[in-house]
Formats: sequence, structure tokens, C-alpha cells
Amino acid sequence: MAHVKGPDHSRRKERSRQAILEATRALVAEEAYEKVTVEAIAARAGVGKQTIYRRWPSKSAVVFAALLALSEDPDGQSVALPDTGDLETDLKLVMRATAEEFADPSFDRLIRALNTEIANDAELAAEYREKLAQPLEEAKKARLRSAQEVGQLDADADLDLVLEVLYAPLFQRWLHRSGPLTAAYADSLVDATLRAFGPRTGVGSTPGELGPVDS
Amino acid sequence: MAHVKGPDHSRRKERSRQAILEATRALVAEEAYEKVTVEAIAARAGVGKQTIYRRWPSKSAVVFAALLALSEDPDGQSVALPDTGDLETDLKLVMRATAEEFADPSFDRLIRALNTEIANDAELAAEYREKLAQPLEEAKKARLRSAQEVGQLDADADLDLVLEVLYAPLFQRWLHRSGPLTAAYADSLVDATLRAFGPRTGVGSTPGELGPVDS
Amino acid sequence: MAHVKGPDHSRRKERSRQAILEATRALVAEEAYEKVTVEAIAARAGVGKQTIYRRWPSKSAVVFAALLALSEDPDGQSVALPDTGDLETDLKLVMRATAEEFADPSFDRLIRALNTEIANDAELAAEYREKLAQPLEEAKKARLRSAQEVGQLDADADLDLVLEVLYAPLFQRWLHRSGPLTAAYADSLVDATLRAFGPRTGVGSTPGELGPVDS
Amino acid sequence: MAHVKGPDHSRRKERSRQAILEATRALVAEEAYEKVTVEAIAARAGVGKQTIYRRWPSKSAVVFAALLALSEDPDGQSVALPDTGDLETDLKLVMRATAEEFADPSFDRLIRALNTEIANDAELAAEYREKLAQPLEEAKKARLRSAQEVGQLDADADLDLVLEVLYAPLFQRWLHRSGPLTAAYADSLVDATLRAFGPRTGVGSTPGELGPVDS
DNA sequence: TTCTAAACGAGACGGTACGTCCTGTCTTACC
DNA sequence: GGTAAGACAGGACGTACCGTCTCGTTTAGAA
Repeated sequence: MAHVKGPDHSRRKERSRQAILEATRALVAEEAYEKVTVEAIAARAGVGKQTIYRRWPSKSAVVFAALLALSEDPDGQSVALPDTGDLETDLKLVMRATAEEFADPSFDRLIRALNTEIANDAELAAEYREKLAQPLEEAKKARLRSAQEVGQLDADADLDLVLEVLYAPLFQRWLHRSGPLTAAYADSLVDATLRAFGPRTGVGSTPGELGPVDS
Repeated sequence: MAHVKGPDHSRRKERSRQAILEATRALVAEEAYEKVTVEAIAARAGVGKQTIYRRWPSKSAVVFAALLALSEDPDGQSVALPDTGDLETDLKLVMRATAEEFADPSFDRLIRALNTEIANDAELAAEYREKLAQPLEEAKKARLRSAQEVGQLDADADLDLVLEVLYAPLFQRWLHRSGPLTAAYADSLVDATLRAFGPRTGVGSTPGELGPVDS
Repeated sequence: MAHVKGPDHSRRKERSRQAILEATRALVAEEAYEKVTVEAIAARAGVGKQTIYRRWPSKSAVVFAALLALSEDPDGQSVALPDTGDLETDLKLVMRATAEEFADPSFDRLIRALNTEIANDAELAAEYREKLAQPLEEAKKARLRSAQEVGQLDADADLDLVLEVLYAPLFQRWLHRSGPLTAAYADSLVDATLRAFGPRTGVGSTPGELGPVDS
Repeated sequence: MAHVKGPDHSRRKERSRQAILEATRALVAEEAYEKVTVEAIAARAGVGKQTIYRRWPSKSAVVFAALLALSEDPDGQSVALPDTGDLETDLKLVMRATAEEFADPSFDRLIRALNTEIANDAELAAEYREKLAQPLEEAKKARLRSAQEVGQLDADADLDLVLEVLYAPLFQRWLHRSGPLTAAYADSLVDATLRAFGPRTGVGSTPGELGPVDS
């Protein structure tokens, strides 16, 4: 088990790595993505450019890593959606929060940068899905499955599809700035989704038996 | 108010304009958007760089204009969706066609470039909506209204929302490469949309009896 | 005779060229050669780096060109050594002037830079000889030939060798800082050279016979 | 005076020191001086960079030390010129050997590197003179003094000047590549030097008659 | 038909950022 | 404790484009 490698310098490495990611995040949040330069990141992080290029192959990769780290920080922790027992309530809560998040200018810039990256780089897109999107989707699907068990959602529904119908309109409206992201809009997406994938009435079980589903 | 200008050179202008837009389209279709340079466009179009900058303020604007022109070309013509009388049939046709379109690599690159532009530039986004998105949406809404009239779609449905629920999942799946764009997928989006916004025909209940449920 | 070439931009070209060479000269005169950077030259000249690299392949070449230009400036003019008729007087005048020149710190730095270049690059050395050294040597040899004609110098002397014996010690002492460059030293080099290559006494003609030709 | 040090790592020290100097020599002999890097030296010597910087303050110093060591190696030995009793013979032997030495490409690169260093660094130049040049010059002067004693050289000649007249032309011709370094050339330098500083035996004239010509 | 002035192709220009390389210092692990 | 390994901050390198400017050269309309 004796490895032949050199020293790991792990403390310095970690310190500079964090400084770089933090500086990147700050810069991307501050100004338009295309104006963020590797030189500025290095300067802000108090780091030589080579230290950046030693770890990442391009600006895209650094920015992407910085944004990934943003969501990964609480390492071991697994995300979970609220579960009050009422799907509609929970979804509206989550969707309204999501809509609000997009309103924050610095969050907006960060996510636009991230989307620009992954839209134009299939590899980064794959990494994004694996590291960020899937865990989040799993959490959401867990909530949906729990709803399926209590008959608040069609047991046969394709959960990926459900999530897309729920989230994609919000995402697209934000990305294209094609309309306001209000709470009412968030609610109406939940309503539409539940109409599309809610319990199939008259298949042996009555919703009413399980208690009220609507607000 | 008659100004004393020289010859208008309109023929040359038009020729070089077309050459620029065509070269831009070709380059964007060929390689990653960020590798398309104004210099390359000028060279390919057999044009001086200044001739480009005389007309457009930035590379973004040229690319955007090139893509706009792509869809505007059949000038006077107004798009219209098929109307067989059956909304489900028509929508599935359209959605399957849309899904196929995205599969063409050069179309893919063009639209990714366009989306990158408008995602990061609010002004271009506005122009995009005005010139491209809205006319298309109007055509789609016209078809939906026709469906409302024959009771194939909830008369109170917010048509913008309907279109988002229908298209946004497809768009997002394409943009993030998060799943295959099959005909079955296109169909399932139509199905879901129709479940969400179709006629409110309960089992043994008339739509009118239940009244609108939405807020 | 209609040429197919583009515009010559000669005025801009010449202006920026002069600015670059002047800035280079100033910087090389100011500080150690190795601390002169292309970036500093560009900044001082108010010029983009690319404008330098468009003309010269390396820093060496720019510096070399700057130093060449320094001596070439009076374009058509051909150098000539004084000719009073007395070789010893003339040579001592020239050698003392040369010794003094080397004492000027900014001249010193310039010439050290030049020598560093040509010592390490055979091509530059060839160009240096052709453009700077040879014309100067020709002027010197012209004076020596005139001396040979009046019997003040051995008619069979190899003039290249004479010049080397005369100048090389001064040059080496300066380059290696191995001794002071005084007027007395300059004189003693002339004396030694004249002893080595002066008229061969007793070969039929006495110098005195021809009488002094000087002023 | 025995100093109280720990385990005397002197052997390791000496080993790594030798490895560094040897690697430096090899690299300088192999390629252009400016392409020799400290990193390459360290790698070739199998040594950490810090081990180099612990001993020498800069790359210049390492290279200089390497070249110094080259000539110092036979430590206690003091150089001496041949003395056959005939100065001309001895000098021609030495000058021809010197000229040949310069023809060796790897020697050439080494000495060019050395000259570049000392031409641009007064401190190194001083060290060079003290450690390398002066001992050698002393040896040469010893031979000249011996010649003075037997009347083969002017007893009043400034031996530094004699050496310069003898060697500097060869050195300059080599440094500037301004001519071939042939045996005939070497001989002609000896001849010229002896004419300039040889015994003052005029044909039928006593030296005293002419008197010193110098100022 | 000749003249004239705008628009043009070409491409140099001042800049900015890129990604690479090397210097001289610092840190870690090993011996 | 000194060493090999090599990461680090810094900074120059030479390249690629940007958007501007400056040339001669079309070229199409007005004279």
C-alpha cells in the first residue's frame, strides 16, 4: 500500500482551490459572464493564473466548477423536499420559492452563466446532470412517489415527465424573459401539472377517502 | 426634407448584407458558436470587417440577425398550424416535427447559438420575442382558440400557459440534453397538456356543472 | 504597371515603427537589457504588442533594429575619418573619442545589449556586420590606405588585422571591464599598432622625404 | 577550530553540487544559453530546485559557477605556458591552440554563455577576473617576463597591454564571428605583437636614438 | 461620357485576454 | 535536518480577436 507519490500539499491546494472558486462566484455574480476573465479571477483569488490552469482546462470549466461547488457545499447532506402530506401545498411552496430565487440578480447571472456553459458543451452538461440535476430530481421524485402512494398522483405517471411539465415552463419563461415569475404563475403550473397527472378519478379509489387534496 | 445624398448603392449594400448573413449562418452551423469570429465571417463573406461593423454593433447582433433572417425569409407569409379539426392529432404532428427538427446537428448549433445570445442579452431577447417568437405563438394560439371553440380545449385556459406546458419540456430536454426527443415523448407531452387543459368532462358530469376551478 | 496590392498605410506604419524603435532605445538605455519587455516597449510606444510582433519575430530583433537604426539614421551619409595627413594624430583622436563614448552609461547599456544579441545569434551578427560594422570599417580602412600611400603604414599590412589590433583591445577591456579606458590607454594602442604596422624602415624610402602632408 | 556541526552531510552536499554543475555544463553545451532553465538543470541533476537556489542566488550564478568549476577543476595546479626559450615559437603554439579551442561547438556555447553573463553583470565580471582571468594572465605574464629577461621583449612593455594586443583581436573575431580563426591568423597576431613590443633593435639604429614615442 | 462621393476590400492599428512558460519561494513527505 | 518533488504567486511571452481607422478601389448616380 506504500504509494510512490510525492507530497500531497493538500492544505495549500485546498486553500487556493477555495479561493479560486469563491472569486469566480463573486465575479460571475457581479458582472456579465463574458466579462469575467481568468486573469481577474486569479487576481481576485490572490493566485497565479497557472494555479487555475493546473486544475481546470478552460474558463468554462472553472466557472462550472465554481457553480457546482455552490450547490455541493453541504457535502454529505442529501436534499429533501417538504412533505406535509399534501402534494399541492408542498409543490406550490417549492415552485414559489424557485420563482423567487430566479429574481435575485446575482443568482440570475450565476444560473445564466451555468446554462450558457451546459447548453454549449455536452460534456459539462453531462457532469451537470450527474452532479447537480439528478440528485435534485431524485429528491423531487421521492416526494412525487410519496404522493403516488397516497393516491395524490397517478401511480403510472412518468415522474421525469411530471417534473418537466412542472419545471420546464418556469425555466423557459425565466431563460427567455418571456413573462413574469409570480407566485400565481407558480401556482398555475402546479395546478396544470396536477390536472395532467393527478389521481385518475373513478378507478376504484375516491380521492375523498384519503382526505382533502385541494387547498 | 429632401436630403442631398449621393447614390444609394443599394444593390451593393444588399449583396454584401446577404453575403454576411449567409457566411454567418454557415459558420455558426459548422462549429461551436464561441469559435465563430467576426474576422472569419468577413473573410468567408469576402467583405471587409468594417462593412459588418457599419451595420451591426457587435458579433452577437450579426449572428442574431443572421438567424432572424433565416426564419423571416419567406417575408409576407404568415405561419399557420395544421387544422384537421382534431387538436390532439394536429398537436402531435407539430410536436413530432419540432422534435425532429432539433435532431439536425446544424439546426441544433444555430438554435443553441441563438439561445445563448438571447439568454444573456435582454435586448436581443426582446427583439427575438417580437420578431420571431410572438408571430409563431400567435399562430399556435390561433389553433388553440379554434380548439376552444369546438370544445376540445378548456375555454378559460390561459393559452400562453398551455403553450409553455406543451413546448417548454421539449425545449428544456433539448437544451440540457436530459433525455431523448422521440415521437413518443412528443405525444406524451400533448397528452399531458390535453389532460391539463382539455375539456372538463367528468364521468357523468357536465363541464358546466363543475364550473371553473382555477383561481 | 497596375499593381494589385492593397493600400500601403505607409504613414501609419512609419509613425508606429519610429515610436517602437525610439521607445526600445529609451528603455534599453534606461535599464538592464533583460528587464526590457516587449510589453513595456509597446506601452511606452503607445502601440499594441501585435504591432511589434507583426514586424519583428522576437524581442532580440526589435532591440537589434532599434540599435541599427540608431546608427543608420543619417541615411545617405557615408562616415569618414578625419585625415590631417598624420595617421598617428588622427588615430589617437578617433581612439580617444571611442574610449569616451564607452564611458557614457546609456551608450554603454545600448552597446552591451547589442553585443549580447550578436554574440548569441549568428544571423544578427551577420546583419550587424553588413549594416553597421563593415561601412564603418571601410571608412577606417580608407584612412589607413591613405596612410599607406604616404608611407605612414606598411603597404603590405592586412588592414583588417591592423584594425583588430587597434580596436579589439579597447573593446575587450570595455566588455570585460578589465581596465580603465583612458586617453593614455587609447594612445598606447595607437602607438603599439603603429610599431607593429608602421613603415618598414630602411626599405628605400624615408618617410621624411615625402614631407608632412598635414594641415 | 573544529566546528561542532551535526552529521556532516558534506558528502551529499558535494555530490549534489557536482551533479548540478555537471548538468548545467551539459545543458549549456547542448543548446542556446537562453533556453537553459533552472528547472531543466534540476531535473537533469536529479535535484530539487531549492537545492540550487539554496546555493546560488540566480540562474546566472549557477551557470557562472559551472563554467568557473570547469577551469578550476585541477585545483591546486597552477597553469603555466610552455617556455622553449623562444617567445615567438611559444606564443604561436599557444595562440594556435586557443584558436582551435574556440572552434569546438560545445566550448563555443559555454564561453558565449560565460561572456554574456560577465558582459552584463559587473559583479560576475569581477569574480571572473579574479578567479579565472587573472591566474591565467599571471601565467602568461610570467612567460613574457621571462622573455623580457632574455631580450625577446621590450623590457619597458606594459604586459597587460601586450596580452591585450595579442589576445583581444582573436577574442573579438570569435565573438563577432567576423573572420576565420586559422593558424595563420594566430601567427600573424604573434608577429604583430612582437613587432610592437619586441626588442627595439632598429637596422643600424639604437633604440635610444628614436626614444619613446608614447606620450 | 465623365465626374464624384459613398461604400467597399483589405488589413494595420491600439487593446485585452488568452493559455504557456519560467522564476524564485514555500510546503510537504521522506530518509 | 536536509532533500526531492513540485505547487505556488508573479509576470512575460507570443497569439488571437475585438472594434476602430486608414488606405486605395469600385461603382452608380448626377452632371
